[in-house]
Amino acid sequence: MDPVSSIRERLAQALAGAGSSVVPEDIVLEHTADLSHGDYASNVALVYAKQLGKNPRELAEQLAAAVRDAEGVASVEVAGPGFINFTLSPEYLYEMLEIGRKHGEKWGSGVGLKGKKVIVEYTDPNPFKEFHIGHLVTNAIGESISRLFAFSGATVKRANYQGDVGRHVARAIWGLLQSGESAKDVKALGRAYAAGAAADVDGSPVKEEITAINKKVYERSDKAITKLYDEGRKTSLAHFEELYDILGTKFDYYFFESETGPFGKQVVEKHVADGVFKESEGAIVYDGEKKGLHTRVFLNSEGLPTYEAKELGLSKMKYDTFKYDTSVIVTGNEINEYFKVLLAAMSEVFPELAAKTRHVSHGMMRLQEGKMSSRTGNVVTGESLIEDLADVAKARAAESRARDKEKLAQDIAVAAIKFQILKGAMGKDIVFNREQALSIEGDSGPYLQYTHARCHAIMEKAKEAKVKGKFDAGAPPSDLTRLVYRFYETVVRAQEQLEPHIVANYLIMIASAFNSWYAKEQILDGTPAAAHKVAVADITRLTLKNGLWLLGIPAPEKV
RNA sequence: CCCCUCGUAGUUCAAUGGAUCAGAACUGCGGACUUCUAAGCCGCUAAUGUAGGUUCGAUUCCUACCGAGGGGACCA
Repeated sequence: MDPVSSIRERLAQALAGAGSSVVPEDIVLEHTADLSHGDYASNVALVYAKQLGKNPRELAEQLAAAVRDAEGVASVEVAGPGFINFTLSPEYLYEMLEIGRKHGEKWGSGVGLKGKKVIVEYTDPNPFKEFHIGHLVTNAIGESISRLFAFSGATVKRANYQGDVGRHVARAIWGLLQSGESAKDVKALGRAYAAGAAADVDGSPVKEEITAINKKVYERSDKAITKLYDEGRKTSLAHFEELYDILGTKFDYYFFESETGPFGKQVVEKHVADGVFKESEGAIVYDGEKKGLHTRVFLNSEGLPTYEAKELGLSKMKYDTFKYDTSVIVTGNEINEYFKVLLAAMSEVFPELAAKTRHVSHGMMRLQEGKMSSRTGNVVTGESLIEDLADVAKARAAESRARDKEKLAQDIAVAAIKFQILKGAMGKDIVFNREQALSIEGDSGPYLQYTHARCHAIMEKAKEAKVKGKFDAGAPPSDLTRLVYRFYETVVRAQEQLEPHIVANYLIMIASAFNSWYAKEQILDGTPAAAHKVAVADITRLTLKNGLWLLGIPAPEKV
């Protein structure tokens, strides 16, 4: 039995003896904030003291006495107002870490979600428009959440949902017709969209031209427009693939609005008769007021499906493709209110699917100069940001030990961007500070990569010196080893809360502890103690490697 | 006017209701090392929007106010 279960069980028994009944799972046992307080701490004495009419410290002492023989625990102490602190035995700690070293890339993974099928939808860029840094945010988060699920044993499918029809497409085509540029050129597409969007304003004759183009796109009635559409779509999608490759994402399924639209419309129409949706002012709406939300249009007065109808259809299309147990959808938080209405409608139309759906929304990435907009051209594209960062990294990469310096510069760029996105809790806006993003020092992705490479270098040197790593139970556990031990439990928490930043911050703690240790400790010192230190470096290396993988950040062996 | 988020050092972020230190990083100043990667290490200064409430204990939960962002039927 593991220490956590063992401690909980004994505490529950002891509490029962004292006159309070609790199930072991409800006992709070957490990692200590301060390692001087031990490895785990429980507040049960504080919680139940009043109910039992006892002094908290007194109760704590009484409970502590009953759990001293818990599995893997070396000492139990009462501290502060009545906390019970547990310190793991070196034998247990090192045994776990030794197992971890053997598990290699599996270190930190679990089987808690074995057999579960999860589909994660994210990124969702629109063909004919720029892939901007907002898409980078969704991509980084979605990819990390996918990996957290996979690491917990689930079967994960990645889905991308792209808007290949709609007014934005017509705008871009209008722009192409004006400029005469090729639809096979990604940059020309971006310019064409910006031109079309700028011209598409009330009162302008262009507005009607674009509406007409939009109609022709749907109907495929105009040969020239259809050709531009097909070429442009293909160009955009191919371009996105290049970016996914750099970002380390491989999608299993692609869904398009051209498919979800018609299907979503069917679904909505089918549920007008049973009263889920109703006609109002020429449109088909869902009355969200009855659930404390607001009413939203699902089919507009021209009979065209809105985002809500499409997303409704999409939920079923996904399920028909992959019988998921959980469907995670990652989007920006500006659609939070719509999504609540959508989920309310879904709970009536597809109740079993609504129950499996989890919406994860992230804050907007904003520039310090103001809101980004692809309409005005005030947009930072994903690729330009990666390129800028890679340029900065190149100078460093030039003097590195890596063989492929171009690749290294790119890996560093991806790490810098992704870490900036993933280090904060979800939901809050991410202020995009160019200078800070370009910085590769401090709490950053490159810092983690650097530390990982350092660990790797030690392992290579150890191999040359023929020193094999082995933990020595006689060596008092350092802060570093005690933190590394928490990896698995940290991953579980991040997965349950769908919060990659828990892993990101944990890794910074690990890297920081390692670097402090590294600075004052000679690892390959030629003494018998070297074996233990090599083992510590090795498990640190694996923790950083697997942790970076969870964040979707490349972990080169040499930087 | 209503609904939803969110207000933590100068800046960007932490803190599953906890522990007389609310942690980092960046910036600034100052150090150490003829040692395995100095993108590193060590030190100093600095913060919970305001007012109440619940609790043994509040950055965290509740109420009001102030401030920022998003939404409030045919774009997402």
